[in-house]
Amino acid sequence: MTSGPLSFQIHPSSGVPIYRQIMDQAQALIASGRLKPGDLLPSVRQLAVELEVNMMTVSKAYARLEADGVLERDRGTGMRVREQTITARVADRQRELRELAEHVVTRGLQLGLTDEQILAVVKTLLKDRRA
Amino acid sequence: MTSGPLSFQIHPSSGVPIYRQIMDQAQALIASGRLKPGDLLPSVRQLAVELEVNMMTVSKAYARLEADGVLERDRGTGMRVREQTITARVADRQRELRELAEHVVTRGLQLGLTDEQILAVVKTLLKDRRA
DNA sequence: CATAGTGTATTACGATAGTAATACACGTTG
DNA sequence: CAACGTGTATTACTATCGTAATACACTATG
Repeated sequence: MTSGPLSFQIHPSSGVPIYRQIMDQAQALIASGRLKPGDLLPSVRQLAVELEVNMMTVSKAYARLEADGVLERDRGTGMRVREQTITARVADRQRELRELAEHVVTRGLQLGLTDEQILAVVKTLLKDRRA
Repeated sequence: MTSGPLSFQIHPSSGVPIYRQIMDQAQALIASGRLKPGDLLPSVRQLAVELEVNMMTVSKAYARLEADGVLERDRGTGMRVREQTITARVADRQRELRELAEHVVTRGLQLGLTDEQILAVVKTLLKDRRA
């Protein structure tokens, strides 16, 4: 089997915008290794038909992933997974994570959880990801 | 001094909705102890004038905080900080935190950070909050 | 060099979100 | 019990967002 048809699947009215669902799933495919640097993603038309969605919705997802540095456009060919070129220093990348983490901390404290209980949630998620 | 006028301050066009800025700042005042359980918040009219914003915008913030269990409405008097009555078990509260934490983990891994580097971000934020 | 395959710019439209103006219901207070 | 203080329901207006239909620019390929 040559990797199968890269199953994407969306939930039309989950409240989450379709283009964002596509973004998330593409990133998940990359994170899980089913899509490697250099690999081609399904064309906007192909995926649009498969998901019964407009081309532009897929295009929007791809364009954003390109802006995020996840994909690169190969003119006349399609969108490829980009080689991971992480240049920023660790501290800079951590800073980028801070705002997101603030929400977790705020909510966790509001729930009356201890520092350890909050950290445990994050640790568990990390373990699950590595597994 | 009887605690001062509870300085609220909003940034009108920061992209963040005004009612959400009010929510965040109220929660911050509570978290920092400048507002304690039983304390009265500024009336919607008073705060609306101070921030040069409509009453309903303030009311919306208060109403949401009430729905979140942070405030309680004291009819004819105003909105009070609620006594923290956490009933749910720790595990249940942790589960509620999971979805939020997922975003942090996803983004952190995407940034190529190690588990320890991700945890460090959260730990730092927790320390800052306790200080 | 024609064809068919890429992704995208433009435009439009419906739904939703944020804010506001106004009128209302209720409780405190003297 | 009257006046004033709470917060809120209703309504409306505006901006933005998400999606789509269409036409376009570009490139691989045979």
